Amino acid sequence: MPKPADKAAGLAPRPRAVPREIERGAALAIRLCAVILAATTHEPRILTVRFGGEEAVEALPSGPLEVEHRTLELGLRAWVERQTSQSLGYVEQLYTFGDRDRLEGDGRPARALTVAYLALVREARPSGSAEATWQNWYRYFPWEDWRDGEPAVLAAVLRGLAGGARAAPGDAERRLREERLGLAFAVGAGSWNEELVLERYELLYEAGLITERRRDLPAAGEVVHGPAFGRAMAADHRRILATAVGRLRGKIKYRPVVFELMPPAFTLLQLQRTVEALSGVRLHKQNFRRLVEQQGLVEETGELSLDTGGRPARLVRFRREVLLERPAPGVRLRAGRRVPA
Amino acid sequence: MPKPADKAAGLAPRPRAVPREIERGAALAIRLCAVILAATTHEPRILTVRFGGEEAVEALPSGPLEVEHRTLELGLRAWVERQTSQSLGYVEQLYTFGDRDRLEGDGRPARALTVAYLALVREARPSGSAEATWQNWYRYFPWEDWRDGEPAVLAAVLRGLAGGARAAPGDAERRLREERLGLAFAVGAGSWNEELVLERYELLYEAGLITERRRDLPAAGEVVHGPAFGRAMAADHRRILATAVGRLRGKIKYRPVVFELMPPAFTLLQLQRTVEALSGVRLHKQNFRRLVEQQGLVEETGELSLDTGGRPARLVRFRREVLLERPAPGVRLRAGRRVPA
DNA sequence: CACCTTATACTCATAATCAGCATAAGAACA
DNA sequence: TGTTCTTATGCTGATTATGAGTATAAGGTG
Repeated sequence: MPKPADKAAGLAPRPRAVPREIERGAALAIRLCAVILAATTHEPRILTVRFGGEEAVEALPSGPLEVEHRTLELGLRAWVERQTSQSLGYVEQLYTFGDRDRLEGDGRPARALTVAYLALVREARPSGSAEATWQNWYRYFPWEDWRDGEPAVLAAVLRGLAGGARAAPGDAERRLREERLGLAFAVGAGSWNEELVLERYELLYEAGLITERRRDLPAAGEVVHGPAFGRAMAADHRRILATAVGRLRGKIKYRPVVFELMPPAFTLLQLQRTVEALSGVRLHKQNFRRLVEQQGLVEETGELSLDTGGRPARLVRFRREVLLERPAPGVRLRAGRRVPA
Repeated sequence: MPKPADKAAGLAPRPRAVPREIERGAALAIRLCAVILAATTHEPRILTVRFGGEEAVEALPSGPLEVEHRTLELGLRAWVERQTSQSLGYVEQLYTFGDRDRLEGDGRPARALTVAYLALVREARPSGSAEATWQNWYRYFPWEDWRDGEPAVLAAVLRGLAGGARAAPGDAERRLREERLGLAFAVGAGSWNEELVLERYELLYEAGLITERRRDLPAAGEVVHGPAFGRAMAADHRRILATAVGRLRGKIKYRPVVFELMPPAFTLLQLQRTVEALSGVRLHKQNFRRLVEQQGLVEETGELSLDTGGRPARLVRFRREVLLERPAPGVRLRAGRRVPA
């Protein structure tokens, strides 16, 4: 229905795209946060900073959005460069976190809106203003590394989770939690789904098995004792990291993003080891090469690598043209591709 | 390296998780924005609002984040409910837009941080405070509907784009643009990839073939004349919509999200028509049913639908258990599954 | 040289996919 | 009361992808 009264003021040269009513609202600072991943010598790595010296906990490179930043991504790049001297190549937006009940560093609850990004880089020699170091990301999620069979912590994790599920308030809530548990950890039927990194982290968090939960929400009722799993990070950075790892594990299957982590020339086994490091599972060697080659993901360099320990391997490089040919080029690794270590 | 001077103040009971230095930064208002999709009678629909009466352009439901909102998603739900009386079921975060050079409604450049969400709903009877109406989303992207063969506008769109590509500054820039064009519109080799909605929209936008570009960036050099394609929306809402449609088109393939749009019981053809409406392509009927049935996505209700026009069809319902069984249940539609209309 | 290593080629059974044809079961209409 | 339209559903045969092997090649080391 037309509302002619609206035109009374008649000042704007063209109709307002956004009404005045939605322009008010709480103003707050925005934080930009980077999960910077690499893979060197078969280990998945993440770039962390420590602002407060040795005793401080590890954090992701991050900083506030400033007026000079033309785009969010440029602001992020500036902060990372400043804090770690690492320049970023591939960058994609990950998620925006903004729950009000998150705790600030000094303990008071506050809204902090964090726009998190995922970055993939090749090299790994940080030396910024903050103390920046590369860490194997399975330090934070030891239950996620299945490359050498079932991880050692898993049994203890599952014991802790089972206790938490039993203690759930209400019958429906208990059944729901058990279902989530079965899905995320493949207890009962189903097999391990390597993409559910965030789901698993959140289950542990809710069950009080994560240090951050005890640290940031001490007043949250049922304080759980017993072990807490994985190394803690600052604020909710471990949750952000879990989001990033899950996203990456999904993405390598349908986009050729692994190559952002590889050197210009590499062997097929190096590529396989990298994929395995990221996904946390072992792959069948012959089928992996067939997949990579018949998809046209790589091309010959003509050179050989002699430091294989056995027969020399062909060195290949990423074939950029595949982006134009295939709709979803990636390193698919279906469920149940596990191979004994 | 430890910095003992840091502990001088000694007020915080535990080490600060986030250093003080990153707490300053520009404060600004956050906008929450919802792309609400439905599918009724074989048409893909989106819920739009008009704040300024008839002559105003269509907009997505949106409003500022307020202090009362405990989470971003709850804030979004509150705004949508207020503006459209539509309560949301399935909601997922889409993307956070925050370029500084976006224009506000009154013409001055400003930073507006918009957290956009994708929502899928079943019913479609809006009556909120703003004038809310359902629209077929192909009004905004007429080149995206390939259900009845090549869309009529496509030839004109490609003519316009080809002109823009020729006019690109520099040789490398021109080649890059041509490559993007070939990828997004399947000119030359390759076939139509229905997920590249955003890529196509941005190509048109950059080529000046989109009303918003001429409206919001009048000073941006080469003003293009000639046709502008698709219906315009407020601010950058059409870009947000393109992001949402692309995301949904990808997601239906590996997650059972279509069922969020279906009534409790439906026929297999209704399901197929919905998938086709979303993806914009026709599917092979027999293979579609086999896929859906052998994946265990649906189960019998025992009832029949008589209003098919032909032989009555079985009514089925979504089988929730599939979420526990399959790692990636979804309605896969590989490339080249096209069928003449 | 035997024997370790890793690389690479090839095979084979099974499962999924693509594109059809054939038949079933209702409504509309002569 | 057929005839003809519609849509639903069952089934087949060719092709391709996947999973899990075996066999052989080609470098090292003792």
